[in-house]
Amino acid sequence: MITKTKVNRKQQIIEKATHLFQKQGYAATSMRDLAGYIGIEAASLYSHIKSKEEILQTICFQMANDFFESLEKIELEEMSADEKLKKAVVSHIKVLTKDRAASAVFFSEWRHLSEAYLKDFLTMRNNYENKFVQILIDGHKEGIFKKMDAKFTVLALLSSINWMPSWYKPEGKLSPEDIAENVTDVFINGLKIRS
Amino acid sequence: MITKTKVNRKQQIIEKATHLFQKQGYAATSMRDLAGYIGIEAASLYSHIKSKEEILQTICFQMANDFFESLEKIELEEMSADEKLKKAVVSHIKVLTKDRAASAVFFSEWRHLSEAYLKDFLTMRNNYENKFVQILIDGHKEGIFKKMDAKFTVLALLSSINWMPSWYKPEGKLSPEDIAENVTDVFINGLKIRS
DNA sequence: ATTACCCTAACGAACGTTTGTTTATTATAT
DNA sequence: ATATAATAAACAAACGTTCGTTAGGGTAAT
Repeated sequence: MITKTKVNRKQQIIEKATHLFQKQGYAATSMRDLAGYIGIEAASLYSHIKSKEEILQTICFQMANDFFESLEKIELEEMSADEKLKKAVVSHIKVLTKDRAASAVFFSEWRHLSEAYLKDFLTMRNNYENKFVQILIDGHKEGIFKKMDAKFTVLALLSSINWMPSWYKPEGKLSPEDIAENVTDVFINGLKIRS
Repeated sequence: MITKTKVNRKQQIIEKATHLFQKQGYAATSMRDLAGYIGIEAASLYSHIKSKEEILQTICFQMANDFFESLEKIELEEMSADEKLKKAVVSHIKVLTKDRAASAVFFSEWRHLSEAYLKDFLTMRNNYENKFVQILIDGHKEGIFKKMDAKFTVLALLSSINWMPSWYKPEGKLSPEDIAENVTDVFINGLKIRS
């Protein structure tokens, strides 16, 4: 009965900002837009956040952490490369679809981070991609996957998935699991020797 | 000796703007940024263009036309669906790599078009995607391609290609043709029954 | 039970700067 | 001499952010 409606203003600001950043882009969203969308004055935002960029930082690095954590769990398990790739894709898509707005912002607004944060962000992204690269290389060594440019293939794979948030409609017929099934089927059966 | 350095100021403005829009985004690029990058004053831009948005419109609809024209040539030819898909992808990638900066702007800045232009843009994009969808459906009828959600597969395919401009380096080892070969190999051999 | 104090969250007003664009004027090239 | 292209100066509007203040509620001392 003490605190009920006030879950957390800061969190509400970030959630509302996420939706506006997705719809209009970070640079094209003003603090007055955001404040009006919440129902307060622009100045009031600064009782809860330090700056506009802090909001973007929170969104981007929260997503980055989610992606990393979900992948690291899979890395430890013992299984064949094609199974591992499939699990990695499923986990990636699960993170992606849990908050589609945040994912969209994560993938297309990160470049507006200031330099110090940008550097960290790109390092993390590269590390993440390389975990996928390693799965493909292992799969090739195991004789499961064709010879290929692993980095190139990973970028193609992740690209085809990452832009789902911009067109995926949850009320549509495909569940996250269906999507993962579809994508990995196309990619894995295209990568496997013979089949 | 008549007109030499002045190839066309308007075209130069659009080219320079393309590079800035790619690097910083449309909303985060000011007319003073653009003017300084060219070496003139911001006011001087308006001797050649009507508005900032006109630049974006020119970039977006020029690219859209290029994509359409290249695909329409292929549509008329008679060949099997997998051949046709491959040719369509190659042609798509050729347009894409001809001007990587313009492509990047085309794919991520179109949402800043004003409503009237936005509507046209989305209609064109949807028509373009549907041409690919039709190829997949035909391929299924011919018994070449698996049963699948054709629209979903097209979006995945185009996504994996369309974001190449953001990471593709022309000085790298892969030519546009190599890329088309790689992408279509992964997709087609994953879509084909048996193989 | 009242007073005094502090804290949080919100406010209106204003800060200095930057935005896209217009105007009136000057320089350049044909 | 005429048309074209560049300019400096200025415009209103919007930008992110800071300011001083206020209202309300809790806490502690009287």
